[in-house]
Amino acid sequence: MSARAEQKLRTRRALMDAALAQLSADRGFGSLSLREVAREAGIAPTSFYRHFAELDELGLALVDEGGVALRQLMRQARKRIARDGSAISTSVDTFMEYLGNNSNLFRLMLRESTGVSKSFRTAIKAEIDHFVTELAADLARIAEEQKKPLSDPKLVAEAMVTLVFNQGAEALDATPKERDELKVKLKTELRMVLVGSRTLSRHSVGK
Amino acid sequence: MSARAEQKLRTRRALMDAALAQLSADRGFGSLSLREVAREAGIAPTSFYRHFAELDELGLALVDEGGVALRQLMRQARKRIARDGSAISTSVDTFMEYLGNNSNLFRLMLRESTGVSKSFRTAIKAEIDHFVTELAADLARIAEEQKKPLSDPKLVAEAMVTLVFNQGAEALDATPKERDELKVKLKTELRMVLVGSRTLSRHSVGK
DNA sequence: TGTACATCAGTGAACGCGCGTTCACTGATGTAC
DNA sequence: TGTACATCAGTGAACGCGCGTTCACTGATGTAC
Repeated sequence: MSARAEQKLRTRRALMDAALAQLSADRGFGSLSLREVAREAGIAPTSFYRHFAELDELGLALVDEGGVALRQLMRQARKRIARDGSAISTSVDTFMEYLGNNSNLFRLMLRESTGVSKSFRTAIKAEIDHFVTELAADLARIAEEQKKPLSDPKLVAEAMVTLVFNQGAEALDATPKERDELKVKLKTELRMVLVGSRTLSRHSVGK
Repeated sequence: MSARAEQKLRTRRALMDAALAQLSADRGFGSLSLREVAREAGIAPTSFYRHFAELDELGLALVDEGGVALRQLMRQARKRIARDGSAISTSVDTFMEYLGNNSNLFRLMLRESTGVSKSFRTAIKAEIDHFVTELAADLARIAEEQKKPLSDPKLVAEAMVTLVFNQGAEALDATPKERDELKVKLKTELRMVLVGSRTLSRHSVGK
């Protein structure tokens, strides 16, 4: 790659990092301005247009990165489960670890998934859907292996992801102590869903 | 009350209605401007200050109304459950009905509960907490009556409310057909949580 | 009931501000020969 | 390798815009006597 192209990528990265850096508990993506982001990235406002047609385009690039992080998280969780067992506990621990290491990226994903911009919602929903589908497959596989059938694994996965993401949103701004409590609560909630699904499955089989 | 005070209340209402009217799938509270709201309400921008010190104060007044709606919803659901039985199904139906009749109020509550403004988050969390506490008490009471003990009713209530509010957010912009599907899914999810909690309770008793 | 004064919701002009976007440009990097 | 030309990331001046907020005001409503 030419030196010019490399430099361009570096500036692009600086813009995305600048946007991420400004996201926080009190700043949503919607309150960012192109001028602010450019300023933080150290370029003139007009140069922004060399990289993105508008601010939202940069946001969608960040959502893509969030999707990558989610897939990486899932791979990591699977590896650890294979080693340690205890699927629920290990998954929650892995999730929380990722959350801590990519706070602002996850914050963007969590917030904009119910946010104001249609294109953001759509893009994030697609990432989460993919995540849910993978999780449902894992759940079905594990159920098979353990001969503990589940009723409607896709629905179970959806409920679990809803609970995980919501507690995730809480955890983002929690103290470490609160975060540990959230983890315990979340694990119990997930166990309820899982166990409940097994019980429902038994009932419908028994009919 | 004096005619002047009545008129003032009417203008205040017009401002709140104007703000609600501008909330939609594509407009969050954060994107409203004082001038727009005043324009929609038919008063001069400067008159806004006769009613609220800033736009957020109006928003918090709307959140209060949302809290009132939540409490009313709960009363209504209880009445219907006493008549029809089927707690989960009746509650979900009642919730969805309320959602339809107060779309923009619920939209505000759902969105700002994970939104950008600390004071909004705090105020909405307080309303939801109250709701969770009431629900937990109902769950505990019903469990008692039916001799089907629950493990950790507060946690069950929290999980349920998380699921209900998240599907609620989806339902807001769904077609009637999608909405019916969401209701079915939601009812199943809630049943999983409930049944799971009972099963966990049996296990810990059995130890 | 009438009068004199106080209250106060609503007003219109004016302000300074940061915003997104356009434009013609510069000069370093890349390319063709 | 050197030369002439093309590309293009980054620039700075300039624009018009809607915003929140201030201020001194108006005139209808309320109150005290």
